[in-house]
Amino acid sequence: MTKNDAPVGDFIREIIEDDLRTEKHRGRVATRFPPEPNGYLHIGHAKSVCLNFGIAAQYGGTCNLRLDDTDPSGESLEYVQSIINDVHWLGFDWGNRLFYASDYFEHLYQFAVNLIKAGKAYVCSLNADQMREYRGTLTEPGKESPYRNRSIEENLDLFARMRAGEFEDGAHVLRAKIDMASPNVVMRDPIIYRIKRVPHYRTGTDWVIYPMYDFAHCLSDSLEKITHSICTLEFENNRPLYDWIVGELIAHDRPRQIEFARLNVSYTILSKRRLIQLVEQNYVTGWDDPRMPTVAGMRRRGYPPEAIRTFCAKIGVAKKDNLVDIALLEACVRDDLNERAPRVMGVLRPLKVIIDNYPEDRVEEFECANHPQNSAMGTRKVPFSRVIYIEQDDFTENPPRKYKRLAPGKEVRLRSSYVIRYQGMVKNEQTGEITELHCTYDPETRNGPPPDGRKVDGVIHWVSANHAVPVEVRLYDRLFQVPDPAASGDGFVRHLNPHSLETLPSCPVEPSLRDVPSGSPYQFERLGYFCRDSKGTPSDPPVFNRIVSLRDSWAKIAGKEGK
RNA sequence: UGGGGUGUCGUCAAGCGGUAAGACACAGGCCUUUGGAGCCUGCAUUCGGAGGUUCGAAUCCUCCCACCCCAGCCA
Repeated sequence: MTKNDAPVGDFIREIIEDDLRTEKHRGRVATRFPPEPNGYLHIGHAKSVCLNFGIAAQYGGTCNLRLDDTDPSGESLEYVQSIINDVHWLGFDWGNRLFYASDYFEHLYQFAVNLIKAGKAYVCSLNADQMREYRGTLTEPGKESPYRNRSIEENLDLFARMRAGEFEDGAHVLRAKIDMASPNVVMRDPIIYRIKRVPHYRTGTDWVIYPMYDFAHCLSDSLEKITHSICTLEFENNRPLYDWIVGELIAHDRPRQIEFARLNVSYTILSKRRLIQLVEQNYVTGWDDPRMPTVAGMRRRGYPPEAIRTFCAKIGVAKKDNLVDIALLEACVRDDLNERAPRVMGVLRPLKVIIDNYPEDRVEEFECANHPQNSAMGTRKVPFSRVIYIEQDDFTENPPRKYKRLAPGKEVRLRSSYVIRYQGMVKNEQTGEITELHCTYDPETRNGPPPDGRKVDGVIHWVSANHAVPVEVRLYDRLFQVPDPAASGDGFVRHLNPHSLETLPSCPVEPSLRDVPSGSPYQFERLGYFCRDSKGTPSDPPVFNRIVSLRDSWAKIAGKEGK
């Protein structure tokens, strides 16, 4: 952990500290991160990962990684592997404590048998529709199932035959015998086992009955001797059931469930179901599309795990519904990258500049600092010659007020190089487009300010045309155009930002970028942070993803001036 | 019109009866060979509302209001 993700106090840590003080779990702290392997992890999961693993680390406890795989439909090994990979990448380790709820199937079955023997569970043969009717409504109590008072022997027999595969899906379920009149619908004889003839990615066809979440989760926690079972708010209604099951079946070391508010982030969506939709309907290129809020997407985009951890620490943990500004995530990423990313130069939208008074065959190499505030990051050589590219944005015929870049009659500093002065431009007669600029350089400005004391305000980046490496650049923007796309329910796709990806097929960048590894971040000066994409084929020109832009205060000024 | 939760700055979020932290965002300024970074300053007389208790309330009590979750053989 770094200084930035030092956990701050929150209500969960308060509870834990209380429990530690009162020796409630004999000084133990054991948490778990329990994803279901039916999708990729996203930034919301990252919050939970940081919480659970962070707490374990902070209090000298343990945190298990447990795959909550009790519903084989939709679960797969691919998801398991992505989860393992993502949690590791985020910076956490579970030692030898990788568990699967499916490993407990036999044990859970025995628990269910015990519940039946205690007269606390029964096999119910109502069909799904009937079940719904008998359940009552939010304001009306339910009715007891006609099968509620089957004998223990009959229940035992039926349950064994359910396991043995004698019945079709839906023919019977096992229910806890609690209270059909409970004001909490969860407690109205909840189903704890159902028949599901779907092969499981781990247990194959060994089982045709699978435990429900409410039954499996609390008992898995108990088997793992979890002390604090941290989950999200929507399970608050399930806590009485959690406590009931544990109360019936577990004598010692009962875990305690604590709920916190799940994370929401503006301009994106964090529902697994909807993320799946984006992937399956090809709104994005996959789970690891750099625009996705998935851990895999953020990794490919170039977000450092440290930045994600810092973000998770900064948003805090509470019980209030929230919509965290994505600008905070971006700020964390910039903050981290500002310190670690070496500076380089690349031009996104090139404008050719010919330096008329610079000898045609001459090439100079400038020793450029890799980081202006950190000399330990060293220097690199950047070639300079008579023809260079600058950013189209860095020249204008009619400069607005406060414009500090190149314009007719003006001069500007080429970063780490000379001051150049505008001399003329060449336009395409047909389109009016400026095709090249002619400038002169001031040889006296190589290592410092002009000796005559004149001020040169603007500094722009550039790349020597002859030495440039052409790369593809992908500029990413927010996935959605509205702050809270989830508020539109299933219509959220209509808010997708059509400009969330802009591809620039051939951008000149400095030669030091020719063979950089994928994933390591660079700051393209004055533009943003970029990293080479991990998916390109070696024969193609390299692809660079924009991780996040630099703060652009000129855009703000220009915006205001324009109004 | 049942039950369970939550309401403090634009957004997160501290605060736990002694007189509203911090972060992001925003607005000014300084500095700068990145209009980056850094630095400085400003930004809730008020805590969903109304009453009450108290010398003193965001914190305690009462009532009210708003929002979220629950009627999958999903998790």
